Amino acid sequence: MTSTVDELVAQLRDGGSRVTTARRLVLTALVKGAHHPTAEELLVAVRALAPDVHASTVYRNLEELERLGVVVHTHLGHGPATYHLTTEAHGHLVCEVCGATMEAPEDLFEAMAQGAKRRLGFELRPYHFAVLGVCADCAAVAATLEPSVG
Amino acid sequence: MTSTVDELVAQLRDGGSRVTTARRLVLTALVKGAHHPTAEELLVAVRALAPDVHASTVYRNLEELERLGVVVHTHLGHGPATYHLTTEAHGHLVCEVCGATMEAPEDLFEAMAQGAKRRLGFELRPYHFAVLGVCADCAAVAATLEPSVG
DNA sequence: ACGCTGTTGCGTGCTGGTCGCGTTTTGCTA
DNA sequence: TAGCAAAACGCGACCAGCACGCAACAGCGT
Repeated sequence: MTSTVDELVAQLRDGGSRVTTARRLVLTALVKGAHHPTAEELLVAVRALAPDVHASTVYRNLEELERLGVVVHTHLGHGPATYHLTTEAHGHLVCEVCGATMEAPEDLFEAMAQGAKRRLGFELRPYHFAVLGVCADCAAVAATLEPSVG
Repeated sequence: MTSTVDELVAQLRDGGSRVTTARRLVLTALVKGAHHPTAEELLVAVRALAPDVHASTVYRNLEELERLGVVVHTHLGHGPATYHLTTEAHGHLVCEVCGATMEAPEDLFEAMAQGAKRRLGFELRPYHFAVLGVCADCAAVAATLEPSVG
């Protein structure tokens, strides 16, 4: 399941795209880096090895990789988008209070997805935007501060 | 349930905020205008009656109204945020293909909310970001075009 | 090695939104 | 109804995140 850079590079070639240094470095950063990198963070990682890579190159590569189905981007909040490999696609729960991000168990969306499909004919793809809420820790703190408020 | 402008104005006063022409017009636009206005659309509506109102005034008013709990903003996709009165808060389903926006039935999130609460202690507030997917019409079209693809 | 064409670096531009400043307006008080 | 402090406003500058046009460069099939 964990893709290697070489496998992803092969996907690029299959899709008719060329394999460049910048592109390979973006993939490397996605495979080996942190879990929810922004374009900016990817740029930093790429520049660590190839200092002259331009920001727009990273944006264009991410766009191309997304078009090929190799990566997806997700919005976890109001900041910049975050990117992951498609093999790692998953839903996200983000705490509105402390900003903590957690991956949603796959089956969490299932009942909702089935309900939407049956009642509205709507096929859920709940990965693109995070679902906000309040995490356990922050809920506990809030309960302590204002125990009477529902 | 449908708030009048006067009731909302009263909420402003109760919150310690002053009531200005621009502010009243923003509220009027929210009450009487379309269902998911952007800040830009609200600005246009406000300017129809008060041409000199500045964009930043609308932004600041929306921020203040949100702080007072009178309005909330929601992200339906990649474009600008949309605003509604808190009394009209609801989840949204947005079609990735055609962009159609529908309000989610209230109970659609219930099973998921309960699951998140029980298993993760996470209190869902699924209103801030829309949940994407493919609407019935677009799913039907997609099925026609590529019937063999799962 | 050659050449076609995809890709890059760079600058510039755009959208959506924020901020600081000096002026106006609101709403309290008398 | 006038006076006053603070809130809100109009305005312009600015910022983040990202897209785009163009000339130079580089991947890769031959």
